[in-house]
Amino acid sequence: MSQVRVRFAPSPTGFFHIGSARTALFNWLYARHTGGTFILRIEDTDKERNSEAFLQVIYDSLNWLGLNWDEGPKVGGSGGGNHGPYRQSERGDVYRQYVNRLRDAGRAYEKDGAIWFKLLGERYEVFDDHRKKTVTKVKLPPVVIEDQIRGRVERMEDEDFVIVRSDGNPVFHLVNVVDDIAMEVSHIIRGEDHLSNTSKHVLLFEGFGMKPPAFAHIPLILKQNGPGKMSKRDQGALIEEYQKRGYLPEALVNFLCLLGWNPGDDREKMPIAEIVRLFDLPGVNQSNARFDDKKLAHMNMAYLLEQPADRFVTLARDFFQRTDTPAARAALATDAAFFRDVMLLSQPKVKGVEELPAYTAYFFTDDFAIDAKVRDKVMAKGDPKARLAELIELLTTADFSSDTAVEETIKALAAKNGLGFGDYQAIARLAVSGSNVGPSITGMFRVLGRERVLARMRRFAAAARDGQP
RNA sequence: GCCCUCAUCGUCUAUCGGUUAGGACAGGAGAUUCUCAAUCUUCAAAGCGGGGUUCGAUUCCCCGUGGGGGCACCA
Repeated sequence: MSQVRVRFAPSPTGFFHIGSARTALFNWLYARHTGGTFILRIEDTDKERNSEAFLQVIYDSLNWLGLNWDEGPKVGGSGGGNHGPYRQSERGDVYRQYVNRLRDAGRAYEKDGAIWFKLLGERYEVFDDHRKKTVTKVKLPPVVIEDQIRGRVERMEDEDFVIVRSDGNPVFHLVNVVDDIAMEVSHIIRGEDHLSNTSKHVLLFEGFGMKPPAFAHIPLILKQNGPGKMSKRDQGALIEEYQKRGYLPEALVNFLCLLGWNPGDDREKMPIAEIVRLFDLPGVNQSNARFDDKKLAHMNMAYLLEQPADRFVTLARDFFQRTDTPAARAALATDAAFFRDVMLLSQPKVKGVEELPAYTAYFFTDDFAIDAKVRDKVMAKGDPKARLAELIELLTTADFSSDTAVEETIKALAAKNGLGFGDYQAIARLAVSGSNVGPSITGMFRVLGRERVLARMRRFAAAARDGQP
């Protein structure tokens, strides 16, 4: 069996979005599954719409997702190979050579300053109502595409088409096919939106005297709300957005794998190595999938929960550093060990690292807001002022070294007064954090330490005595 | 308008002619916990319509309908 060679061929004309990422991912998975080669080719022939900044976005996104390429532009550990150059803007000579081959074979001609690919068959003129002009059609049998995912597809191709524009630039169809031939691509895995181009490509392959590679057209990702496929402008479409929001790339990758593919059983959250082992083209779905940010968020949380402490803290710190808010700055200004303790205390409680700055804000400043609704509710129940006074007295001498020590202390106090832990919890939390949500109160005390806890409680008690805290 | 393509809970999907149509996300209820989450239990939720083929169709075929994509000297 010949070597599998697949390629991902983005054009740096916009941002790198979910759909592109999944196409890249499926190519990468197939290469890794078969032990083949994953090629990154940059389709930057359209000079108007390309930029170096966009190119960098592609590299960054692929790297972040962990989709390393074996051949292509050299970036970090990826790239290299002897089928280059891998940027189409540097392959002008190759295209000219191939166009000449077509001319020599009588399959290309010039008209209106452009070069056209010539279809072989009987010609006739017909008025095209849709385009409102007379066009020359060519009679030839339908082009047959044997697609690895969709089976046999037939498409009619009945007009010559431009392969080099009058300004001298080769068009997409030509460069795509030429590069796939020159780079010895064995399988073309791309979005279904290209299916209608494929007949042109098959004809071109044959025009060059080549057998077309295998095709696999994967279903599209539809936007979450409203009609149509997901595009750059849609909410949640951009990979860099997830990167910025502190999503775990392995969670996004896992989620993306499940959009159009599944292992054949009920498993969803799986290590990438297992997905690589099981992935195959015939297992890919044929129908389009709608993007679901809730499921992505859930997947991210599941991965986040199981992160080792060091990685979680690093992830959190990176996110805080990118977040330019007073709360984030205050957090970073504190002692690294304290920051770490706060983050680890919060790890099991948040759905994403993006929640962390707001969720942990009161740890890093004494100047936190008291939630009025929570305050009214807590102050209305039982005798919170008395409970608070008891706590202040007790905690002055209590052991703060561990969660269990704090817990035992408060439980003992509650038992002594014939009350429950809960009778102290709400008021303590309110006084120390201003809220009714947060990590365990015992962990919160341990991390904040006696001085801070007592200071906040005394301040709250004083305010409550004078009126409203 | 023409061409191609797809069709199971709201969403992602399993089923490859015989199942109480399964799982996950989201939603409801309950349990647990010091709050909030998480977790566990549980409920509700689907074969687009019409014809065939077959002893039997979600599954195979045809026709509708609906969704999606494409019809450039864009990629």
